[in-house]
Amino acid sequence: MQTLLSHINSYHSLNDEAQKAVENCFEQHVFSKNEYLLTEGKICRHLFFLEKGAIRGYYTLDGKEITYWFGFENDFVTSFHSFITQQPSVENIQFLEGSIVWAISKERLTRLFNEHHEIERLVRIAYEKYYIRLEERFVGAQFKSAAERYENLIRQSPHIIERVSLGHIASYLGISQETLSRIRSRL
Amino acid sequence: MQTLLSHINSYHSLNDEAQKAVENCFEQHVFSKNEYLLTEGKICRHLFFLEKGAIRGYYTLDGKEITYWFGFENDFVTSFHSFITQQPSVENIQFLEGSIVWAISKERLTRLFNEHHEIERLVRIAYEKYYIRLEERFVGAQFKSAAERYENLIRQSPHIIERVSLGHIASYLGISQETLSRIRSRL
DNA sequence: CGGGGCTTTTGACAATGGTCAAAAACCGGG
DNA sequence: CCCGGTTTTTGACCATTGTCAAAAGCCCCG
Repeated sequence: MQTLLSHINSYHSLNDEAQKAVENCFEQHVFSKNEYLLTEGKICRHLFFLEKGAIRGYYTLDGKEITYWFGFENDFVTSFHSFITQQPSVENIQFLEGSIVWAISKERLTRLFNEHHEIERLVRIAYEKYYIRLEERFVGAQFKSAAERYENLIRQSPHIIERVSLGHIASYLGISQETLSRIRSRL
Repeated sequence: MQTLLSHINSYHSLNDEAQKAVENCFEQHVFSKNEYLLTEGKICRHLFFLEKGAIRGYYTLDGKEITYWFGFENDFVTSFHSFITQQPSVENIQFLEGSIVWAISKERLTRLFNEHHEIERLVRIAYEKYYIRLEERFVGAQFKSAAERYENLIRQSPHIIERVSLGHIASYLGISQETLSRIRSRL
């Protein structure tokens, strides 16, 4: 829990009362490798904070798994689309390692927003950061070559490369595993 | 101004007091075709609401202009990255048609957030919608073919195709103008 | 109605990346 | 230390898209 609170405070520091409220709303869960946090078709009713471990979001296209995000220590994770709209998810969320997460339900989060303006502010600021990150990734996907995307990943997120298999990284970058292997051999 | 208020209320309806505050904070500006709202290197200090007209954001890469978003009636526009971080912008924002916009400075917006929890909520909800949209666009960019992206655009945003030149649409979709022309001739 | 400039199309060719299949390397458990 | 499964690499070939250059089309203005 301390990890969650200190991460939150790094975004926007909360007063004691709000911190207490946060503590009361998140529940800890432990998962082992390959377990699922969410599967396709289910509605995602929680927001999660990953205290320890690694996780990926993927969906299935033409029988292949397309991993399109990873989460690690100190990341908030959820199926954004499903959590926000409360529609069935198109994605699966699966642990890549044994992990510890803290969960809060959508109802409780909404209540927190009503009771603590500060917490809604925190989330608004978090959205800004996440939006900018996604924008950068979008520009990369649309306008950069496969090799450039891989080099960017090495530069910006070396931890991903160390902890995740090549096949997952390839689909994360939007390229085939074979092409990624060739790119690596050329470096 | 009525357009702005009713658009805002469609996200999350505001009480009278908050509406008054909004009215006092936005200023109207009129621009003609090809004028710039922001140029590369400048810090974007305002958020804009486009009441009427059309606008694009683009940046320059290898001497070519890459249009990566369009705005039309009822869109909020800004250089997100620059506005949020208050760093110099890498993008240019240019009007495609004569337009009417309403502007609010970052300082005033921050003040509104402090004084009206409701307005920060509205923005938080707006971010959610914008995030989901960007996510869809990202998935399209990374995992769909050029032809599929164009067909999606026709289906989801026919107004773009009607109001914007082929060259701009091509770079928006991340493909060359020639390829887009060929895709069209095959339909 | 006839340029002149901009936008769109067409053609030829090259480069990038995907697919399928097989070989090689790696890795954990017995 | 060896086996069996998984992950990664390599090879041959193909499809999609990009690039460069030129032609055609379109539209506004005088």
